[in-house]
Amino acid sequence: MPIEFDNNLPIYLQIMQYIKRQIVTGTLKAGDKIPSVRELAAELQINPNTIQRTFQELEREEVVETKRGLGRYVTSEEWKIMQIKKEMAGELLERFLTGMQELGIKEQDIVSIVTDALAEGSQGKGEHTHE
Amino acid sequence: MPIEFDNNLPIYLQIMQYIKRQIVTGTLKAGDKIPSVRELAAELQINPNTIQRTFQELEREEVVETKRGLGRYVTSEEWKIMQIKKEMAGELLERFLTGMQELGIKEQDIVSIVTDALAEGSQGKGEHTHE
Amino acid sequence: MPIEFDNNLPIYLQIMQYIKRQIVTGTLKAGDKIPSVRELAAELQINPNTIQRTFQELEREEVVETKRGLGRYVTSEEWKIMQIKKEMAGELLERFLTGMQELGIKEQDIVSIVTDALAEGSQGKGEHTHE
Amino acid sequence: MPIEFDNNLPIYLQIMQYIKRQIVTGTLKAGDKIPSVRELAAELQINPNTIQRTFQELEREEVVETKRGLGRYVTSEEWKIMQIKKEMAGELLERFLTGMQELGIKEQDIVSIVTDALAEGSQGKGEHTHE
DNA sequence: GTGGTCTAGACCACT
DNA sequence: GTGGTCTAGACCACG
Repeated sequence: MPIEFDNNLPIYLQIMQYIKRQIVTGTLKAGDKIPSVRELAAELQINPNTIQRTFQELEREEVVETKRGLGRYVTSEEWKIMQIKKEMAGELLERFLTGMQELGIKEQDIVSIVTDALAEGSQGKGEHTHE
Repeated sequence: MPIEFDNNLPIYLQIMQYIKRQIVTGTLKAGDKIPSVRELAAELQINPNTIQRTFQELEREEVVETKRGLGRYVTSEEWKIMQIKKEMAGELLERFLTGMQELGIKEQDIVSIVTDALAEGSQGKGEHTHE
Repeated sequence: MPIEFDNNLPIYLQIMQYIKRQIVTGTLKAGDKIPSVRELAAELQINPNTIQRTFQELEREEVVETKRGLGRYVTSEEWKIMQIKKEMAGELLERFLTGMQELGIKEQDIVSIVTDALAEGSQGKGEHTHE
Repeated sequence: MPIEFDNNLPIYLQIMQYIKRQIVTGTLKAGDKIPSVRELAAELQINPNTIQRTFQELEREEVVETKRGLGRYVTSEEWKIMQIKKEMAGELLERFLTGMQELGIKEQDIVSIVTDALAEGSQGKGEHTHE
């Protein structure tokens, strides 16, 4: 299941997010083995160099760890995963709030915009009550 | 008052956002003349070509219109400005919500995260209740 | 009745075409007096310098002639007007045909495209027989 | 085979047309790789920045797509190419017909002018009936 | 190797 | 004065 790539963002970052998302949502669990560079490269139809870089970055962030000769594994420290999740959520929140405030939107309006959007979205797709 | 530039994003995009923000928040109003390429270049200490590019993009988005030999002006169509504001807010919201959902965060939690952050933030600034 | 200006083309050229069109279609006849720079500038809301340039060019093309102290007049030589009309039509035709051939459209198709477009256009606007 | 440049039109636009023509006439096919900025710059003896701009515009029109680090490719969507061809032909036609009508030329005359011009032109090239 | 951005400095046409 | 284009040369990130 290859990813849809957005040409604006570097591919290696997109794959990073893809893997982090899998970890954070539990698709990949703490201590799990992750695919080898070659495997993932073949699966995603991507140059192995790019995958290599992805893993380097993930290691720098201590999300994955290499066991020499055995392969790469998701970090086994659960708290680390939680921390990553919080960081990612924090960044999203930060960007959203500062953005909205730069647009001069009032705090109360921000809340209602969010709730409205969620209310709308949680109804079925293509089944609007009033367009 | 020169802008703080973030090295990750192209300068011309940052200036674009800066100007769009001014328009959307009313600092620049519909029909106002905007600074000439050379003026803004001098003020921001940026090469005129870069400013030129900024303005070209703004024009393509119909945020700004050129009157030959006279200079550039904020679009005189108020509705266009409102539309832009909505677009910008919509994008922010979209990115935020899809991001949070990809992290596997439940809708109700999203709302409380937002309200909490706003509650915190509005105290903050020089008026700590408990640090 | 001010003209709608297209920002891509120099204003003075647009006014030139405007006047030539009037001459060629008989709205302005051979020998007619044409408005003064100041008049036309006021009427079209345009900088007099621009009008001045328009007239200079028209004079260079011998479409109008200046009588010192009296004003400017459409050339009194009818054949000249016919010639201009032919030139303008010729240019249009030339640009059209070379353009179509560069697109690789066959000659027979060009004819049918033109006849079709005219047939369509000559019916009432907004009253298509089959969309 | 360098292009002949017309000094009135910006070079980057002329190269755009040149490439679009190649695509529309099938010289460049859907999905084909197009020359790199540096290659084309060298071949046409043009500054790479100018070529860069050409390609940016083509991309904005979705005629061409960039694959990061790999190069640029003609859009792989055939229908897109057909659409572009129709647009280009439509613009030519539009400009021609409105121009002729502004000159006060009757519809029937327009058709005969076109057919005559084509008849003339198609003899010419090496096959004169009577010179 | 690819494209993307930026600077510096120049020339031009338009109003 | 205004914007628009072009050149020359440089640096960077990506694959």
